Amino acid sequence: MRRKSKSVKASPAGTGYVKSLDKALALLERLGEADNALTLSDLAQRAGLPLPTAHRLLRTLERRRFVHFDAAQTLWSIGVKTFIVGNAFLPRRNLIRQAFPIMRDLMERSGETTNLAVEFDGEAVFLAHVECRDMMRASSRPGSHVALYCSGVGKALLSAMLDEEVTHVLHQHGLERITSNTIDSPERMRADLAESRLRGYAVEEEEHALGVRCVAAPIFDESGQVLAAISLSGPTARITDDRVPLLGAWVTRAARLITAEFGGQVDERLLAEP
Amino acid sequence: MRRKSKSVKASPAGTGYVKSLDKALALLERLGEADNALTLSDLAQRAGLPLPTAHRLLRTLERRRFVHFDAAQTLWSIGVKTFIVGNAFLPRRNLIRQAFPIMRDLMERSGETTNLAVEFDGEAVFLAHVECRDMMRASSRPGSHVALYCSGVGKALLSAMLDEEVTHVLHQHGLERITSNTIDSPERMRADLAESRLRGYAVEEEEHALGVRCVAAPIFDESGQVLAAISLSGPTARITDDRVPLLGAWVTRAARLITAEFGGQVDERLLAEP
DNA sequence: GAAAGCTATTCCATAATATGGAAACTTTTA
DNA sequence: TAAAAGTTTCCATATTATGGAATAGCTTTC
Repeated sequence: MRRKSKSVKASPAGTGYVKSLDKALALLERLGEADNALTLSDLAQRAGLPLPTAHRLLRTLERRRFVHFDAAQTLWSIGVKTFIVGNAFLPRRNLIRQAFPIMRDLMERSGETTNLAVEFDGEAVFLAHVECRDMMRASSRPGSHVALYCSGVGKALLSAMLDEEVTHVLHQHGLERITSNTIDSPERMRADLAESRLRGYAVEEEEHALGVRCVAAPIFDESGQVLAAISLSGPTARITDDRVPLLGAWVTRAARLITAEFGGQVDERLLAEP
Repeated sequence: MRRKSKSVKASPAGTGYVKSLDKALALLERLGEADNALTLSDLAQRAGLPLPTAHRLLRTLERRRFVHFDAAQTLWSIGVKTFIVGNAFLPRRNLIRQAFPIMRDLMERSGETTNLAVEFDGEAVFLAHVECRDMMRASSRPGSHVALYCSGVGKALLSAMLDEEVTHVLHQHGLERITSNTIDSPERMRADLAESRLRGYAVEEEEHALGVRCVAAPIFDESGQVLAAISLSGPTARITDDRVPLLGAWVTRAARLITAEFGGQVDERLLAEP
């Protein structure tokens, strides 16, 4: 082509993939990220494509209704077909299967046991775990359940619920004191959840069993609803104060990866406040 | 190209659209229609493409996660990215946010599954649902589609269209008989729609699947155009004759609430006749 | 265990097709 | 009404998609 005729390195070979399709996919991605319909020039700019190229690709996408063109306002947006085809992903997704490799990574990296749990009927139910190799470990059998207010996964789930839902759950089951560290007042619980929300992860400080500490983060579905939570838990002897921020960052990252893998996104309402 | 060198008509001009992209979109469509993952050869066959071509396009789609390749079984399926981008379908986003709480209320009150659908290309496309807690329930996956003439949401949408539009749609797709209850004559359909218009809601009596009954009402935009429809559907065992008027009233009320929430109003032409 | 029968990949010469600068057109703004 | 901004069409050019044939990988059959 004209603009880069002197390409010295001969390029890393354009073999094996279709450039024009790739450009079209970039357009779809940009269109999906935008929160309203876009003009041609705006969209072409975002995708880094020349106008005529973007236009031609969009027309091709429009023929099959993968994008929608509002002729009155000359605005482009995602079409029904993309919605229809995309939803064929639903029946094939499986939380445990998607989460597993990421949980294993997390365990290898941290050396602590990883747990996956969902909320059910006001409690946290464990779905799966990847156990650490250390002899001393905190183990939660899949299928077992804990109260939300005194467990890491539980507090991560609560931290991702709307206030009304939290109130409902806290009323449903009271805040019974289990260890000397259990949070047993609604006010302190709300403060703790607000803090978790800011940090991105929840910390449980021997609130369920003495000697066991836990960091946990929520996983979301496509509508921004909380779907599950993962945690790292282990003896206080190993999960020391100074390790908590790092473990917290790792568990948060893993939760984000699972969310992405699952096709989820975070509810904006939970991110709002500073 | 080699295979059809004698093309007499010089072809209807390949101008203005991108062939390779169009082939890739065909692959996505076929993949979306399939109800399980497909092998390369199967998929290429369905899309009418040579193997190497299909393979190259799929690899390009996979790079950006629009399709997923299961290396262990060499099977292709829709990827997360298509799901994520598809969920940015605008009508869905705005409508759903407004409709969701009302749909949840409606489900709680009635104990039956609530569906939200829009008309597209002569069919009803489901955007969202709130499933009831009962084990026995009629479920329509978001993104799936049904004919208008034999579904509750479809008949609600039709009942809110102008006569010419109804005629157009009924011609586009015929009135194929699906169950013994399917309405298969235009006259009976028109009578049924007139009745629905008077009542304010449509009733579907096992016209799509035996054992499933449904009541549905239309939602309007600010210009009085029908925008969507919501329905309550469930087994005939629960949705009995005597419950229909009450459920109908509820679904109509919910549709009005969503219409109001959305800033819409009813087209007067639909209210005119007594 | 070799052979047959698959399907999935890679290769590559070929020309069909995507490309984008420039020009024409349309709508909005000053 | 002129100018500006954005959209759409045109078209010569060579980049890039193409698919037949060959190869590799894998499973079944005798």
